[in-house]
Amino acid sequence: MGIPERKEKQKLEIRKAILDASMKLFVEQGFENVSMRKIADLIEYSPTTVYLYFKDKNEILYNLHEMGFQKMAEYTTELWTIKNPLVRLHKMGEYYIRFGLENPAFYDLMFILQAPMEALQGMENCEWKSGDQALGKLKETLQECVDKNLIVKGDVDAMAIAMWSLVHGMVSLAIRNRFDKVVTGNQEAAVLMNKGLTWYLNALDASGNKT
Amino acid sequence: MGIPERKEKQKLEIRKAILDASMKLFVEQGFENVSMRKIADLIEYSPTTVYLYFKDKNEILYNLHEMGFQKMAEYTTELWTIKNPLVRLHKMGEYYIRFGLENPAFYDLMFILQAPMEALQGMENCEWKSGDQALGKLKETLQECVDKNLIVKGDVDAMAIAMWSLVHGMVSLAIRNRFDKVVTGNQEAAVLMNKGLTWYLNALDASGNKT
DNA sequence: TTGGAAACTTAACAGCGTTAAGTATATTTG
DNA sequence: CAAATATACTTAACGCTGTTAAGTTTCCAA
Repeated sequence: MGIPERKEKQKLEIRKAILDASMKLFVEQGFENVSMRKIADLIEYSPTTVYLYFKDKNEILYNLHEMGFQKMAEYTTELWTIKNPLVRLHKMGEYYIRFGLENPAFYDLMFILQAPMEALQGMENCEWKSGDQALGKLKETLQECVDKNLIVKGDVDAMAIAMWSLVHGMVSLAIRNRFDKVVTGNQEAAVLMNKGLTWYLNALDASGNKT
Repeated sequence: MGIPERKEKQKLEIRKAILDASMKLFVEQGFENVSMRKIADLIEYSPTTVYLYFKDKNEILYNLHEMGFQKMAEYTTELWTIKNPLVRLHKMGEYYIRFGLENPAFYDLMFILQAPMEALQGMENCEWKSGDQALGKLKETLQECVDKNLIVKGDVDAMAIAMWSLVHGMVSLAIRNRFDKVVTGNQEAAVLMNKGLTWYLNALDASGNKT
């Protein structure tokens, strides 16, 4: 029977159409314009039809958040060619910040908004795979740095949390406009962030080249 | 003429009633239940009356955000008795994290949500006074650390951004549930955060006591 | 051809922030 | 004191939001 297969395929096509429409709205009109009705308009179905393919809006946003991680991966591909783990760590931070500042809407979805995490509850396999994977890469690099005595030692889990928090803090404060009125005069926020990152990593440097 | 004065006083009283009601909703029912209609219900006026005392909802949220800073000040009072700036810096971080984790709704309003910053635009004196002041204290402490050769030197503005971002990153990732599925097993997130902070500050220590 | 399942729509609920227009209630003026 | 004006407040509505229940159309198999 080839008919159930074709049916299944069509179902997937509509699912894809919904996600494409969501993405289009998200990219072209911003997060606040991604609504069930607007998605339905774009795919030329009634609003309630969307609910036959996705449990709720959170599930759609979860999928967009996954696409954000894909986009992020584009920023970080060349990292894995870097041999020196400390240099890689530094670049990791730089690229993370760059991704966040250049894709604030995606960043929001990935690391700030509750929606994708709420979708994660209420899923059978409710691990945060994307986040886990990214953090894993960070931990690996940190472990390498520790193994090669390149940085001050510590609990790798705690180090990873700190490192991630540092760059996430920078990006999230920036895109939520907490630096606007506060970062003094002539220095651009992005410059200051990278300076801060450099200072931090320099301090971590176990070789003791403190300037 | 004492009548205009009494009028003025009444106006302020209603303003206060609105803010009290907002706060009540905020504290007892959470941010998502602070709505113009519910505020109006509580003060027993019609929803539109609220607009005679506040330009819009953002302006109300701005005021709540200010109260958040007051509450935060309660957590940090004893900091200013600490003589050693490096110890003070460490405690600053700890108290910041503690405040954030114990008051996630306030923290949201103060450092994550756009609403208060949008209210700030559209004000005559559109400085972010509270944020500026808090960051100022951090910079002072960092400057003291630098002056006394307690930490690795650097651009104080960049150092402040980094330090703030570290703790903000931790709190915001935690309260937006990014640690839930990712922070491994038995170690509690809060413990890991403080470990991370300690590791960070230990690395900054200029005395070279790297463990 | 008919019965039933699957796909889709209509209508509605209950909420949201906000505005325009209308109605009371004071206060000031003639 | 009465009329005019200014102030305070309300009613009704607009245009959204996510979501559900019930009804309709379309398709496929017996």
